Amino acid sequence: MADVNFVADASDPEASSSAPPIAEPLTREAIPEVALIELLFFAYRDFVSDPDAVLEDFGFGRAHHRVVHFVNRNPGIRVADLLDILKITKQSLGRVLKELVDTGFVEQRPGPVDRRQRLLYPTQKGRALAERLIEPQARRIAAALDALDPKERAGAEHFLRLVVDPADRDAVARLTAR
Amino acid sequence: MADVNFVADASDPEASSSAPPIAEPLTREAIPEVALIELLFFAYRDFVSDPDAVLEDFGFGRAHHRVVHFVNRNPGIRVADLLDILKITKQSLGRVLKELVDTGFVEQRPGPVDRRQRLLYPTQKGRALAERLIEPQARRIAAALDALDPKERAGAEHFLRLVVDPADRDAVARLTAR
DNA sequence: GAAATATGTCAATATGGCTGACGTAAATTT
DNA sequence: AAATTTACGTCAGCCATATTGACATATTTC
Repeated sequence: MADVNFVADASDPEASSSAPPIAEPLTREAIPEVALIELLFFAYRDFVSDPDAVLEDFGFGRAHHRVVHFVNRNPGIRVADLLDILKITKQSLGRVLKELVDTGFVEQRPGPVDRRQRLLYPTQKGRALAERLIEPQARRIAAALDALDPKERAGAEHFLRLVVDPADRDAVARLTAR
Repeated sequence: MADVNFVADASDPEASSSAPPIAEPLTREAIPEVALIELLFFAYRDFVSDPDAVLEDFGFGRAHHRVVHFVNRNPGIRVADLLDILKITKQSLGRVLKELVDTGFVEQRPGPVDRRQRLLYPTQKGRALAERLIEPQARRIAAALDALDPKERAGAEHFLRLVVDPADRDAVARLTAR
């Protein structure tokens, strides 16, 4: 006689009392892209954690990092353009930007031609912070590129550009060109 | 006579009253890796926004997405292993997981050999949700891969694997193998 | 039997997003 | 010149997701 008790069995969870859960994994047989989907998650997860130690020293978070980075990459950027890069609301940006201005990492200047604008510039302090934040990330990326041949490197860059929304690709190309 | 007023000048912000901000951008002359750093940001930004519409229909957030995804990819996963993938604390996972269990997307079963464990399985509902969430992402990745030749595709995958922390690469390789 | 392990839970807190409403100054349109 | 639009800021409240720290429980291991 078979075991009448409900003995749990990892290979056969349907044997238990209630409605059967699923034991078979979603695999790349069904979704061939799943490995790259997860690699993007894992790569990004580790990549963004690099600057955390530096940020903690300054009492800043990852939102501050993003603002400091793009202001340093685009001195004189308009608030609206920064919002478009980050894809957040002005209220969300507001707090973070105010802190960076108050602590002297970012400076605001009225636009010379359109004085409604408040153009954002890094201070010397802000530039130094941006350089400290990018350093571990650059090291990580450089180490990865070192292991690739030129064709593979081109593939990596090309792939990432194609993952970006088509509507934003030109803007991204311009931002990353300098 | 030169203009004695403080006329702002985008090309020369030092001309203004206070300490000079920096007008020169951080460029890839100084940091060659900066384009790839930003591409990782832009690609991830758009990539994770794909499932948002679906999530909203269910009243879930991105944290739920991550849990549903990895439980479907690894039915019977231990809580500790899921935490290791997500790199968050058990308290953070707790609420999200509880909601998914309460609403019938994930099921917990005691480990058959070690009954302290609560192994996580997707329900039929959970599997269906995972498939709906991955669909737009798979489409995006497939479209990108379509435009690459095999060597470039290998480069993209290889690059992402190398961006992962060395200590986690084996685990990531195992997770993405099936 | 004691210790270690796997997990859960309670509580407080921080961060970073959001919506909506309203205000102000400057530029543009009529 | 008045009206409208634009660029930006701010106030207020809310939500999602993360954190640390402490403690509880069941189970396994030594």
